[in-house]
Parts: sequence; structure tokens; C-alpha cells
Amino acid sequence: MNKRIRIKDIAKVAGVSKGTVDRVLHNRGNVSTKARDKVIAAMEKLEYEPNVIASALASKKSWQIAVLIPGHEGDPFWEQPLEGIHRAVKTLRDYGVQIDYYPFRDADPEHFRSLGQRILRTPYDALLVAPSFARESHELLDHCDAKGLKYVEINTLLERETSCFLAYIGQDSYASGVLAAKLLNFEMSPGATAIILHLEKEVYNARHLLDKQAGFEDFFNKQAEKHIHVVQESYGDIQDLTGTECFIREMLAKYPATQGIFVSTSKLFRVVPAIKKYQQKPVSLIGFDLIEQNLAYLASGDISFLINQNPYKQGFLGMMNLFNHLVLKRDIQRLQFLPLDVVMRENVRYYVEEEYEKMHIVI
Amino acid sequence: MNKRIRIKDIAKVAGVSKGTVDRVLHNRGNVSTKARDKVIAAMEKLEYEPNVIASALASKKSWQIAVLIPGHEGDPFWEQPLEGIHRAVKTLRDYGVQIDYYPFRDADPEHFRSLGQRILRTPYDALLVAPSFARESHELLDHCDAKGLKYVEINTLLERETSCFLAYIGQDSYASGVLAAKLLNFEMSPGATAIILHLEKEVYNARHLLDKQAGFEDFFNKQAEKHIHVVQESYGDIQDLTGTECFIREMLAKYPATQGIFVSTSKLFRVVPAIKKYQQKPVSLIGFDLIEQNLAYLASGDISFLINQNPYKQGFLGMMNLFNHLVLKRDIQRLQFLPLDVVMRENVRYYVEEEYEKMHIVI
DNA sequence: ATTTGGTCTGTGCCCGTACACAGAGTAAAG
DNA sequence: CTTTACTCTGTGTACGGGCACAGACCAAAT
Repeated sequence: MNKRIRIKDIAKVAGVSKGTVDRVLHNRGNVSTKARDKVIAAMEKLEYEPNVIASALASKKSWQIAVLIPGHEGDPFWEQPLEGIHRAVKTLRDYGVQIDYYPFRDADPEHFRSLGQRILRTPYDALLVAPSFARESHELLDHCDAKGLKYVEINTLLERETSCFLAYIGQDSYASGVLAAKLLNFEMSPGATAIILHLEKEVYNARHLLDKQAGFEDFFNKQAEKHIHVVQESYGDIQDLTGTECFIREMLAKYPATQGIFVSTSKLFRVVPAIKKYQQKPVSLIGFDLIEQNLAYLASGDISFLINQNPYKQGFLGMMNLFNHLVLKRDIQRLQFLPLDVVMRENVRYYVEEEYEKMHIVI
Repeated sequence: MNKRIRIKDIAKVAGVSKGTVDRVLHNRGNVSTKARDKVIAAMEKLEYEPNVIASALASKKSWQIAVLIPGHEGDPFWEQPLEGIHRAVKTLRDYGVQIDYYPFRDADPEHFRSLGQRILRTPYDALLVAPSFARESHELLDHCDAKGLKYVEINTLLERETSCFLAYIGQDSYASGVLAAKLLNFEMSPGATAIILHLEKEVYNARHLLDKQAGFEDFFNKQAEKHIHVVQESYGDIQDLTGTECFIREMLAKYPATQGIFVSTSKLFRVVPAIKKYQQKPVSLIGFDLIEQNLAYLASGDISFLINQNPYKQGFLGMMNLFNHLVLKRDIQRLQFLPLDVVMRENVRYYVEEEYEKMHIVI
């Protein structure tokens, strides 16, 4: 019985035409204050809520969105956010949402910068970005702020107080470091050494890695009973197989009491063979992301834990949040931390077989 | 440029009117085989995909769905699925989705049965059910199958091979038992006792509890190194506070080597005070669900782990799957196991502050 | 030959919002 | 008093698919 209130109903109650109601609703101007007041009163009285469907059908606007994230040649992790983005766009097609994909090369800030400049030259409605390189990203986003181009960040959080920063969707990097430490701690004995290993170049320019390290160190420093010794190492040239093997051998020789290793990215699988080769005593390994190679080592027992950063959701929700803001004009939350899923042999399949989730669309 | 194909376009190519195309699309009959063939040929050639928005706007059909789940007076757990259902319905309102809520009393199969009969007498388009009582649920669902009333199950899986069984959304109970065992095992020493405790009446009639127990026992039986002794206990009358305390005291006296207790439902918090009172040595507790009381004990360190069964998602996705099947005529997956999230002090806030998730709608 | 009953097909309005356009009204300028 | 410029308001159509209805067509019955 409670029939849905329509624009027509408001017009009748306010004693104006639906055109005038529409102008009030969309702040299109050219409305006398008298008419506006009557319309607003009628709207409040009738508790009008717009019909999203009719609105979407009538609107012929289209939304161009630039997507600036790492390509997945360098890192298979990035397949998943892209998949999430595509799934979102597919279901939003009727709403006129379209994307241009700008994949930048892993570990190549210059490439990031040049793609960013191309994006700035094109008239986009919004930007979805993974701001991997702190310096270059701030530079790009400063330009966005100046131009009024709104953006959503995924995977790496660069906190910005501007109005063009719509939202961040991704993990809380500090907390993921704490979690990794707590999990490793289960399998370590007093006095042992825990290594945090960054397999990246220019770690100082990657905010999320520094945050993970801080969390990891803080846990062990606060938890004093076991006296775990925490050290940090980094190695950027993992394409070079023999170099990587050498580095691991020397690292393990340097810390003979090592009982746990935390790799701060998805690239743990790249060093597992070398660790197995050169480490005599048992060692617990923990890393990020459920990519194929990591999962194989989880299944074989070589990796103890993987922390799932929900990459698919990062892309999917990133897109959906842009849609909610731009098209549906809804408020969106600025900081959206995704769950840090603890994945082990026993529960891994629920994270891998998440196809069910991909069948759905978030509006 | 690649303009969206409309019914009008197909009609033009096939040399018929859009009315005929519509009849073919919806199998409404009254179409000559000649016309049908032409339309189908045109559709395949043009790769028609319906415009969901326009379709939803034009259709004035409404969908009546019965929701038969436990009320949350007996168990706060059930607030969350209900919230998920409401959120889904709210966003689907424009699509004409409406629900009737039939909360049944915890531990009252007769109430379940009588509500089920009322539902069968009303002309619903579908049913969303938590089949807590095996016997009574099979009885109800047999009637649904006979009547052609389609249903989605949440939280407890009753496997049925019929075509009216659309989907199950919830945890894999066996796997959650295995997981609980693995987690407890971290904190137990060799030769200790692990208790699985059911705080329910009629455990034999609750399939998911039996499955959890099987998983729990299997883990410890297969993992032989520590020689953990597994025992099972159950107590149904937790409303009776002194009785519960008595029961716990006797149980702990009976198993002096207890180092871990696994409560198979969300009701762990009900026995924590008694356990603290009567257990001298350290004991690890694990249970289900992030309800307020459990979270307080997780924060204070009395509970080691909680396994999140994603109750909100059970309701939300259950509703969304019905919507996808009924309204959008999409295929849905029959078994949809939700992730078993391992929640500890370190990552709890990401599961509690999941408001971001509730802002969205899955179509 | 006309009527009847049935199958098949096209036309046109409906849904609720967006927006273009035309027209009314008013005030200032000539 | 007329013209011009501007603000304000109502009308009408588009959006794409659902669906009712009218009517065309054909075969069988009267």
C-alpha cells in the first residue's frame, strides 16, 4: 500500500510543476525562494527518496575513469585488483561507467609519472590509483587537487586532507606487520631471530612497506618475554636468480638463530627455494597474498601463513566507491581498511574458491 | 561508439516488431516458428544483452520472500544475518523485493514447524531459511519441493538434490572444526586434553554441530605427535546460571589435564566466567562469532580465538542470491562457503568496523 | 457466405527522472 | 509606452523494456 513517493507527487503537494521540483533537487538554479521553500517542505513531509533505477535510465551522462595501477607482468598480485575492477565496470555498464587502463611498470617511477601526465591531459571524471611511489604519487595527486580531479587510492595509503581525495581501500599496513609478528611468534622459541625482508627497490619510497616494518618491530619490542631479535634486510633484484640465491645464503649465514622470516610483499615464493636450500634448522615463513606460487608452498608446508590483502576487493570496491560517489552521489567513507585474513593450509580453500563473490555486484 | 543493442534494434534486423521480440525473450508464446527463428538469429548476430535498468523500471512485478531464521532474543548472533537481509532488501526495494520475517524460537522445533506451515499456506515467491533442526527442516523443505517453492539455506547446510534448493550460503562446518583444533593446538602441550563443548539441546538433530565435532576430532587424531586427548561434552540449559556453573565445575574436575576448550556455537561467553572461576591452570578458549560479549573476552585475553562465520554476509548474500536468481534470472552457485576468518586481538577491529561493507549493495 | 474461435503480430502507453525548450512574468532601459 | 533582458515556471519528450490491447490472419464450423 505505502506507494513510493514520486517527483510528480511532490509537485502536486507543493503546487508547482515537476520541472521546478527537479531544479530544486539538482540545485540547477532559476527557482524563486518561495517555490524552493514549498518544494523542500513537501519533500520533507512526504519523505521523498529518489528512484535510483528511473534516475539511471533517464540520465545519459557517461563517466570516464582512469585506472593507474601496476601491470601484472612484474607481479601477479595485480591481476586480481584488475579483475575486480573489470567485474565492477561490467555491471555498471548500464550506468555509463567506462574506464581506461594505464598499467605502469613495477619499480619504474618514471613510467608512473609519464602515464600520470597523460591522464592529466585527458578530461576524466575520476581516477583510481595505486600510489606505489610516494614522491611521484604526491606530485600527481597535487595536480589532481589543483585540477579538481577526484581520486580513490587502493593498496597504498597516502593520507591527504584535500577534498579530491575520496577514499582509500586496502589493508592497514602497520596492523598487518603486527599480525605477521604475532603469527610468527607462535612458532619461534625464546632468543631466536626474526627477519623482515623487503624484496623491493627503493624501500624508503614505499610507504606501505615502512609501515609494515614498523608494526612488525613494535610487536616484538613490546612483547618482551621471548626476547626475539628483529632484523631488517632488503634486496631489490629478484629477477637475477643467482644473485637472489647468493643474497639469501649470506643473509642466513649472517643470522644463524633465524627461526622466522617475514616477506613484506607477495614475492615470498621467489626466495623459498633458496631458503630451503641453505637453512638447516626449521624456519617459519610468512608473506602476503594468495598467488599461485605462494599457495603451492603453503600446500607443501614450506610457508606457514599467508596474509590475504583481498586484492580482488580492492579493485572491486575501489570502482564501486567511485560509482557511489559520482553516480549515486552517496557519501563514502574515506578510510576503508579491508580485513587481514590469516590463511593457512586448513582454511586456504575458502579464500581461493571465492568465485561466489565475483558473481555479485555492489552498488 | 559501440552502441548498446536494444530490443528495437533486434526487431528491425529480424523484420518484426518489438512486441514479438519481447515474446521470444520471455517465452510468452504466441510466436510462429518462422518469426522466432528470425528473432533468435538476429539476437545471436547482434549479441543482445538486456538493459537491466530499463527492465527493472518497466516491470511492476513484486517479489514476496519469506525469511525463516532464529530470532535474536535467544542468541545475539542472529541479529547480524537479519541486518544483512534488511540491508539487501532496502537496496532492492526499487526492484520490488519484499520480505516477511518469521523468527523462530531458539531450541523450539515445534515453533519452527508451525511457522513453516504458515509460510506454506501463503503464496510466496521464495524462502530464505536457516534449517537448524534437521528433522523438521527436511519435512518443511519436502513440502517446498512438492509445491515448487524455491529456497536458499543459510548457516546450516542440509544437502538436497532437488531443483527447488537454490543455494547454501554459510561456513563449512567440518572445516571450521579442523581450524579450531589447529588453532588450539598452537597453545597446548603434549598429553593435554581438548574439550569440544556443545551448549545446545538435541545436538544429534543439529547437523552443523556434529560436523564441527567431526572436524575437531579428526585433526587431533591425525596429528599424532602431541597426543592430545579429545573429549566431547554438551549442556543445553544455559539460561540456568547456577546449573551452568555447576556443570562447568564438574567438567573441569573430570578432565584435570584440560588446556583447550572449543565451544561449537556463539555462546562461549556464557561459560567464560565459570571457567575462570574453576580452572587453575592456563586454558585456551576458542569459539564462534564476534558478538559483543565474546569480543569483550577477546579484548581481555580470556578468549584466544574467535572464528568469524560472517553472519552479516550470510543474510546479505542469501538475499542477494535470491534476487539474482528470481529477478535477474542469473545462475547462482549451489554451495557458497564463506571464509572462516580467524580473529584474535590483533586483527579484531577490521572485522568489527566493517561498516564500509554495509554501505554497498550487491546486485 | 458468414460466423466463430484461435493464433499471431504490431502499436502505443506505462514506469519515474532528466533536461530542452518555450512561454509567462517582471523590471530596467530606451 | 515599448523594447530588451532576465528570471522563473510548465510542458513535453527521451530513455529502454514490459505489457495490454486491438486487430490481422487463418481455419473450421455453421
